[in-house]
Amino acid sequence: MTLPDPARLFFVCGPTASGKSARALDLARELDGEIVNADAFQLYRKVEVLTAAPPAEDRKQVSHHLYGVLDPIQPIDAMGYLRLVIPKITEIVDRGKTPILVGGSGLYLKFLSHGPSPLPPGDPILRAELDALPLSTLVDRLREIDPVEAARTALANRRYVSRALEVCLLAGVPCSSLRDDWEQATQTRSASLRGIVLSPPRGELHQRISQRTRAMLDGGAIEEVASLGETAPGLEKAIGLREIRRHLAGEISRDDCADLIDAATRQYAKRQESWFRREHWLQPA
RNA sequence: GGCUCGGUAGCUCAGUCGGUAGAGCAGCGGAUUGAAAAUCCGCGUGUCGGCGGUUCGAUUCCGUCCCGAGCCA
Repeated sequence: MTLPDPARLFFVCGPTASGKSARALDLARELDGEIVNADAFQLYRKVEVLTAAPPAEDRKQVSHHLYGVLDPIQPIDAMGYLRLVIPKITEIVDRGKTPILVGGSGLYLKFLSHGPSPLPPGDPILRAELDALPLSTLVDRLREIDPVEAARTALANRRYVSRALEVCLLAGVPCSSLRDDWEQATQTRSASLRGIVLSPPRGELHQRISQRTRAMLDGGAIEEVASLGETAPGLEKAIGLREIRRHLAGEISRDDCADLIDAATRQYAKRQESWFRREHWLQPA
């Protein structure tokens, strides 16, 4: 898979509710661009309100791509996203337009901006096996197989330990060596990347999050969740889904539901800020 | 009006047989390369409701006042 020329792209990043969509519309006009989704959850249909996907008015003004293209049951990961987005970008560039990547899913954006790692894909069966073992066992095995990786992995984080071990087992070589190769390969890409990161003051962001939560609940998110059938495990993690289900089950009031969604969203926004702070190629906006 | 139980971190509460206090949640900071809206790590000074009293020392005991809940009138 060939990554697109970074100089032809423009990234609009930032935490949730920071105003990326509106900013992207302006940029699309300035740069003669088309908007491409870089948000893991807005890829799904039937949860447009819940995931705050751009409204129809926005989509009429500028071409929008990769919004609502997956059924709720379809699984997706960062590599799957890359497989969707690269052809779309190529198509837009061939048309002589600028793809404007808009989203807040740091890992997905990273795959696009810097390329996927050469690591083997996740294996559900192996994962299930590893999940059944205690963390201490996973840590011991990783230390044994790949001490270099073990030394730089957050060993309290089951996900990371498990993934590192998975890579070693599937690839048959130490995870650390594959990661080092990838680091080397991506050194040169940052220089030609273009993009901005929005970062409204915390108080303002929290206010926007709170307003958006109420608008979502008033605007059909509850009905969306009520009529949503089975979903992929990934989508199950969507902020608001669990809270609205609890409200529908009569466990919590609507106000409590809104407050819980607000808190979860604020925490997510904070993690996004941490992520983008490390992407030094992004210009503050 | 009388009695009882409460008032401790932004919230819910624990606790100190008298030596000025700590959990969960919230909040803040960080990590992050095929689960990522995920996952994980770090951060706890607050007139212990007010004012008096006893005491070397009171958030803790006593008195009184204020506030809340309940019961009795």
